[in-house]
Amino acid sequence: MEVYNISTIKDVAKYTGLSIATISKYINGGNVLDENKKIIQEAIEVLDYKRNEMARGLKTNKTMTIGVLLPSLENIFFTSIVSIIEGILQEKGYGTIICDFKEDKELEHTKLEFLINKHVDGIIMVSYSGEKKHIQSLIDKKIPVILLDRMIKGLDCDIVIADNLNASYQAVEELIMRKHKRIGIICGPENTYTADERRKGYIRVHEDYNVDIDEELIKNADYTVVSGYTALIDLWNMDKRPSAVLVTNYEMTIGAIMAVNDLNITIPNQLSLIGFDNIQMARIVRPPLSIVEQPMKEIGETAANLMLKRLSDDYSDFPSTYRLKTKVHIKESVSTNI
Amino acid sequence: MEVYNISTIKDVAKYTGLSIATISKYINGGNVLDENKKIIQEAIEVLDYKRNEMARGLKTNKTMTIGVLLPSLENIFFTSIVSIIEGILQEKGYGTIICDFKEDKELEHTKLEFLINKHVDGIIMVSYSGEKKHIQSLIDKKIPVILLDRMIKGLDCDIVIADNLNASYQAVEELIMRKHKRIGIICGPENTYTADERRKGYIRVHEDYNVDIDEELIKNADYTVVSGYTALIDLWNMDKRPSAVLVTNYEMTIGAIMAVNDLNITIPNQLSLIGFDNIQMARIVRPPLSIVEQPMKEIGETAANLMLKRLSDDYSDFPSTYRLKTKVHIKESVSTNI
DNA sequence: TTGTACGCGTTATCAA
DNA sequence: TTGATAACGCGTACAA
Repeated sequence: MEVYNISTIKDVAKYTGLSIATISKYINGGNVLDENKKIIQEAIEVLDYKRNEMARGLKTNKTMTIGVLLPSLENIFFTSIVSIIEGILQEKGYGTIICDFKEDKELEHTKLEFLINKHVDGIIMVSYSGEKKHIQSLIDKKIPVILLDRMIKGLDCDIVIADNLNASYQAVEELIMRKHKRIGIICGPENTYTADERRKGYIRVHEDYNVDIDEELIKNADYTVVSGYTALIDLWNMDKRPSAVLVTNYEMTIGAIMAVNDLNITIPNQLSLIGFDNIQMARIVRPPLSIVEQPMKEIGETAANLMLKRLSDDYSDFPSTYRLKTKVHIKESVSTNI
Repeated sequence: MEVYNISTIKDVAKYTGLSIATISKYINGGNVLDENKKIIQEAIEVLDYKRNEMARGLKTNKTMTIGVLLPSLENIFFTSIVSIIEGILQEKGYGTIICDFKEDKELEHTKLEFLINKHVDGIIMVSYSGEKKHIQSLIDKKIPVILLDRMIKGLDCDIVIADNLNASYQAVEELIMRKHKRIGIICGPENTYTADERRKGYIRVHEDYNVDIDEELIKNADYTVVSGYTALIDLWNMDKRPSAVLVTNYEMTIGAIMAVNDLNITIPNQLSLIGFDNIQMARIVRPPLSIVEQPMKEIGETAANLMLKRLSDDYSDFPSTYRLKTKVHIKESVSTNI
């Protein structure tokens, strides 16, 4: 097996008879004689010269890589967002180191540390731990950090999130407009940003429409499939069961559907159901499931562009909060209450 | 906003009164006096010293990053694998730069180039283009490449794949054992490795059990939702329709289920159905869907460990092919043919 | 055991 | 416009 060498500026200099400095200038778009430009270009192609990002980084103190830290790579919500982010950053020459912390707050810290050690130029992350300390120290070091999906209170940091409050507000509003009076909601854990917001939306829309709230109809689950399953069963077993239920994340929606199947509940006659997040899923269950869709594309684009702005040292609007609108798709799983 | 400096070995040297070389030795596990070890450790903690991977890479010619190139980040099959890979490599100090080429063969090349420019130490990739040239040049440069999911003919390269042939063999075998004689299969595009293998399995099991093959029952779709949808409708509209159908990837399975819903086909009474890949999906459709599960965890582990082996310059078994076993989960969507 | 000194490939300064 | 040269932070002979 033949082993080829990787060529450097030095090699290009030798090939062309010019100095290293001139080659560097050419590469970085400086003034070089046209005839020299030509021969340098030729040399670069012949020698297959590739700039050594490490050496460059050593000088410029930039790695041209952005760290992305996610709770899970097996969650389509996050991977869709990261796919968008990666595409935009890559166009600008940035690589993305993607880590997941497997929804483990300890690991979140470890991986953040890992990214810092890699000297990434910026970090886009979803934090579960909500720890301010490390993130603040990054901001202090002028390393841009953009938070996704979850707010951290008391931290001045750029953030891009979905409008969680109005997401549940609008979903429940659709139900209220269809004459539902007893509407169940399966929420995430208390003191979790997204869950708290979605709970608030539920409460606010009830107030705005003057519909009484039965606290029993608000189930605090924990964003897992199993918890969604048991929560729906609990709601169904109430003396005065709800006529409609909103499930507020993807995993719990799966669980809720499984419960509906096991209990042989007829949707939407016996129960109207609205799920969360995964449009594709909505298409295969029967009847088609109504869904609250989060604007993953916009979240990704906004985060990536904001990162690029910070990287170009534009902090004019720091810290920014982008709260992007969700969309409710009402399908046959929702009926008008009689 | 206070801006902190990042400290270097030099700073540690100053703090301790020792030389840079000694500090470096300590960091890399050389012989240092116990009392010096102590003070160096103290300095490292106080100054929050982090090794500069760029400077290190410049010397060692290693970036400690592995490139992962995937067709799509929105495909749970790939992201599950990459999640495993990332976890294992990260434990060994390697970062992973993850790129997706959005199932576009042009982009595949661009992104591969991008990773090479980043001087990654190795590349794990799923190739759609099947282009040998670039991959071969990497291997020639002693940059380890591990192929996932799809074989490239005529290329000596490490590869980790699922046993696609026996995946469909076993799924169809389950159907044959349940007395099905007319079994439809919805395949991926011709000249695509995974699709060709799955088609072969279908044919071989028919031969082994002496069941005649009706070529009309073999539908070549293109791995998309829509193609799965129309393929199932085509099968259903045949004069002699099949009593069972195997769908050979996730997207087409979604499409097939949508078609089943639209056509009001009763599963499994009117048609037995086996899908592919996504276990979670199988749990929410009714009746529960039988599924061929690919060993994503094993694929990821195998690929990551093989990469680590190559990185440690162990080429003893090069090139290796790992063909990992799939598993068929038979659920209520399959009945015995009468 | 510790320190001196050089080089890795690049960028940037300044003089020619 | 070009070139010589000094950094950047680290690893490593080789010398002490």
